[in-house]
Amino acid sequence: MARRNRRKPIMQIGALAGVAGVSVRAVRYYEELGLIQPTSHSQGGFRLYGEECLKRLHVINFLKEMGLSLTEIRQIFSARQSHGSDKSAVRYLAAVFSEKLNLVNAKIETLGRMKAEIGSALKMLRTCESCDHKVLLDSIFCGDCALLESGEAVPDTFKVLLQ
Amino acid sequence: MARRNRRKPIMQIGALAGVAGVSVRAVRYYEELGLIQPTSHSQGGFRLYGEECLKRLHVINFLKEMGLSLTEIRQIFSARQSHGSDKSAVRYLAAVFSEKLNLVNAKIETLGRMKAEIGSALKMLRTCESCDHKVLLDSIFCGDCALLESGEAVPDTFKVLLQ
DNA sequence: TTGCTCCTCACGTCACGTGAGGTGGC
DNA sequence: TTGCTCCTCACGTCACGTGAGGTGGC
Repeated sequence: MARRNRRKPIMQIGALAGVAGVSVRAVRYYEELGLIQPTSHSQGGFRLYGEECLKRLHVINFLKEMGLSLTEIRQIFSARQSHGSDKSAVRYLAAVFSEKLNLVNAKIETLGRMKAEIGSALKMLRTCESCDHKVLLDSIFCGDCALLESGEAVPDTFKVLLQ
Repeated sequence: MARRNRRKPIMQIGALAGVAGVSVRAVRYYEELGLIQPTSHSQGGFRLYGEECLKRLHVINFLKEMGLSLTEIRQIFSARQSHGSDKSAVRYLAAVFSEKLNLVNAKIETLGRMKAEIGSALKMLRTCESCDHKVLLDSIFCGDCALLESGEAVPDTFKVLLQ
């Protein structure tokens, strides 16, 4: 019954959350879902965490960034128990990861297009900013403003803006 | 008081949503928030939409993809009325867009890193798949499996997986 | 004793999803 | 008359945020 807190650095929930870059509420929520468990508790009921918990949080953060839901993350963490053989667990993980890889690739592509469209919209807006035309917004983003280089079309997406 | 529905193609909410690629519920929700309004109503109370509404929905979709919340989108749509001068409205839009451009760039970067990490994790998993070692998952993703090319480190993020 | 952190409810938020029960319109 | 679409509540969901009211621990 002697104290045995001399093994590893022990943190309260605030410190853990701070280091991991998440909110205290998030940590408690992850606990509700069974994603993480305090290493121990203080006499007063405070949650106490060791290094492994910090690593767990990093993994959770990483998988979230990959686009996994907390439910999917829970499934990953229990992949071993829920699959008959280790081979089957590995296949499951490989399937999940390659699906997410496809999603990431798709996202990168759409963000690339997004970047170009925002860029051209910004160019138009900056031209408008230095333009004294009365038709400014009336002509929808200087669509027929003389100062706009000709040949530069108004993206269809923006024609509806500002009514 | 004569009927005047001979101007433009009129759609019911299901058709509109289908063409725009959103749910019927979403269209009604956008209406609640004041983002879109039916062109007219049928005698029985059905919402009827014209072409402008479809364009509106496309703009909403685009701005959402850019990372704008529905509240921010509403502010964009009312930028003109809420700003004293047109110049001020244009400056506001330029500010919003360039902020989102930064966010998009940041996202592209993190997704790039993500892609690399998932890729290397997948490579390891595929090696494990064709590996008969008993230590398979025990050694955490074949971390010390002889079949893994040496020099290929186990990403720290994955050391916690599968316990 | 003062301050700061922690605790447990429990309701709020965002962008819809999902029935329940009823009606329009071809 | 049958089927499909539409209507309005209204509660559910996901991943937490945000108090309320109370206690631990240096």
